[in-house]
Amino acid sequence: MWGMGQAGTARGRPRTFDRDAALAAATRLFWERGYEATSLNELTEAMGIRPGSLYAAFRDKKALFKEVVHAYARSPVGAFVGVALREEPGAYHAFARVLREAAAIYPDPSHPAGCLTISAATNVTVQDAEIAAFLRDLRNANLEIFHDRLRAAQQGGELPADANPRALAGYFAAVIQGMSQRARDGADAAELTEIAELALAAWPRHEPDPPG
Amino acid sequence: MWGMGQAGTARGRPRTFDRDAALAAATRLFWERGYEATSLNELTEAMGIRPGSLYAAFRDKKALFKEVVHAYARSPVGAFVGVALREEPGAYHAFARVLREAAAIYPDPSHPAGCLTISAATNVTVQDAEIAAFLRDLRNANLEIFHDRLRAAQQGGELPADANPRALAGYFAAVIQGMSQRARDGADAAELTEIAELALAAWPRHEPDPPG
DNA sequence: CCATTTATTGAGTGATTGCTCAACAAGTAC
DNA sequence: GTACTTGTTGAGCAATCACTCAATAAATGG
Repeated sequence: MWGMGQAGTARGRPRTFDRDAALAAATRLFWERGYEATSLNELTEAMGIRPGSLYAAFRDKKALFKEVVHAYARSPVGAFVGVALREEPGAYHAFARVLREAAAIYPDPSHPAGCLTISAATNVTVQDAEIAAFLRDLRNANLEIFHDRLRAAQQGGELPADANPRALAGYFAAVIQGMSQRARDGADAAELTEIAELALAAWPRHEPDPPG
Repeated sequence: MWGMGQAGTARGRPRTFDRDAALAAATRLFWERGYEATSLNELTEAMGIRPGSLYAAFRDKKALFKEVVHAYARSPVGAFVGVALREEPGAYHAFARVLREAAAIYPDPSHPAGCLTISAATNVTVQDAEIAAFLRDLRNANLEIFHDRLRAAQQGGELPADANPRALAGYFAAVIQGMSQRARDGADAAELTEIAELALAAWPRHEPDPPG
């Protein structure tokens, strides 16, 4: 039974480097510069290995990048959106938490600015269009998660009947993507928090009966 | 007196291609794929010229790109923000027009999706960091224009005294950048218009006196 | 005509790209 | 020990990158 981690028999020469540490180094590079702007030379140097080892352990530059994205999506920094939507019972408080945490995480100097998924493959050659499509699908999947949550909120009475869950999902997705970009352009946590609070002002309230 | 266009004496062999048309072709490519992902091979093919002609007419890939950006900033598609802020007397209506026009322009199929300035140099090699900085400065300059307009609006009484012009400027900048990204991810004019309308709901109103 | 100036052409520059491979190293299975 | 399996190494692959240049072409000035 192979592929089960440390269990079973480990045959052949053991790996001489820490696979997770190497993946983390690659993550940092891809996050900072994006997919294509990161060369194999930079990758191997940052990971402390030679090209042969990289290809033996990760198969491809593309496969390495996809593994980086999947690991990122499971890390606290990359998974905060899903966690907040899952943990917060109220829809408004869920999205408020998402925006406020984004404002704190995106400019955090302990890692590259912004969101890896949003900014790592915006400019890409035709031959690497697959990578761009991969991230675009991921972003649009996140949009659907927003939409589902907001539709449920409307059915639960948390959103007025005349609110538009799909439009609201697109709005929050756009704001979050914009916050990521602003963080990459140098915006700090204070500025992003103010943006988050303003964005929350768009949350649809039940209108009082018009006078007259 | 040289550099005056068709006036004066035109010595030497005349150019055999339309410089503006070539610039437009380059613009479309850079707009679609970004700075680094666009190769000189693609550029010369799209512009219908050989490398020598490109370097004689535009000096550099970098210089060509900067000229593309400057031409874009003067075109109706790239200048709509400045025009709206200049023409609309009311601050709210000015920003409303900016957002609504962005919703119409960004997904327009007659040109690549989104804003060239926002998306043409997000992923860039270290050696081309100058290009990334060039566009970042441009974006941050736009932020300052927003800020100035909103500060003036507050002094003119269009914004309540407790509103924060700087935060509001960052908010609108983030929304617009997010709308550009959403357009690149496939959002149509209808979806972007709904995003624009929701974004406008964050405009600070003078609060009524709290009851009690 | 000739001199001058500018543009175009096609071949080709060195550097870098992602990637491969034969040789060797280091482990387990028996 | 031998056989087998897997990892590392260093050299080097073809392709592409942005870019250059001598030769030639096409205009004006005299």
